[in-house]
Amino acid sequence: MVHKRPASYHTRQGQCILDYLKSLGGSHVTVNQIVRHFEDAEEVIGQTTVYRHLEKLTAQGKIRKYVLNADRNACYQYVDNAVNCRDHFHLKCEICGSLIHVDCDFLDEIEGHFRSEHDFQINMLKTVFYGTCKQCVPGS
Amino acid sequence: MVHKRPASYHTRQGQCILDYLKSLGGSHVTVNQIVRHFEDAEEVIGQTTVYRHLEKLTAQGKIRKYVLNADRNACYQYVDNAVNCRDHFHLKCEICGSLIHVDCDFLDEIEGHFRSEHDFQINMLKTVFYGTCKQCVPGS
DNA sequence: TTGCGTGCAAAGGTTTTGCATGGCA
DNA sequence: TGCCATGCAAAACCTTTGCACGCAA
Repeated sequence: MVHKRPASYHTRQGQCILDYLKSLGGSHVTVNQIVRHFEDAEEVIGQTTVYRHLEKLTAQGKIRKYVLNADRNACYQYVDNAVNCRDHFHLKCEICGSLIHVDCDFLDEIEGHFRSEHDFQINMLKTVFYGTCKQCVPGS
Repeated sequence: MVHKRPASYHTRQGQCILDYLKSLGGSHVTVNQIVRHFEDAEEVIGQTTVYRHLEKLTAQGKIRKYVLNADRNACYQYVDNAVNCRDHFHLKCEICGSLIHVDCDFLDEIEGHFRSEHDFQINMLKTVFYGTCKQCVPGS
């Protein structure tokens, strides 16, 4: 018989990283901040390991990766899986950094437009609309 | 009397870089592509010079700088002031990595929708639609 | 002549890779 | 026991900085 081999192992480091990202409740962190957090907590996790977990978690859709405007380094943010992110928009405020989930039928229009007019199949899981949210609009 | 000193000099390199960006008609290039272009054309322009001109042109608003998600390097694009008011979409293919630049009136609909329905001011310069382009759609 | 522009080399900072060892199942 | 995961060090990358020389005005 074929021996079933696991896709991945459960490790202390992987759990720590995911727990930490969850504990931040949606705010974003850089790789540097993550590494320093574990240094302060005296949990030894190499930065290579952090990078590799972040890449995996991003591919799984459990976290999101952002490259904010002027900075050259990436930011990562936990995404609550309780909500199905395929069915709605993500609006990211460039000022306060909050990620807004929006359920709206307009999604279908956008997907349809790009498919029929531009032969492009949008991946809404990955796509993020950047802009300014209500709270951060100047003069309001 | 105060001697008038020029804000900047006109140089061969600066002209070459601006001409090249203009010649691309709005599509995006990385610093690397610019440097290689001049290597191929046997115009010697150091990469430091390229960086410095791009910085200056960006500050002047003659070109735009983008830092796309997932990529670590910046892209630059010439902005024609005659057609400047017209923003555009970015479609990034997740498979082949190509960045497609689309001018389309549908932009106004999207901007209007988010503004009126969700109180969110979209920044189309930063927003990138991820997905699969025509060439990369499986089974076509 | 003045002082900005240029380009080489080196530094600075982030992310990836090679490889031997560690640890999960 | 079989592999994946880990982490150190080094490499790979992109961008910035220092400095002496070049060149526009």
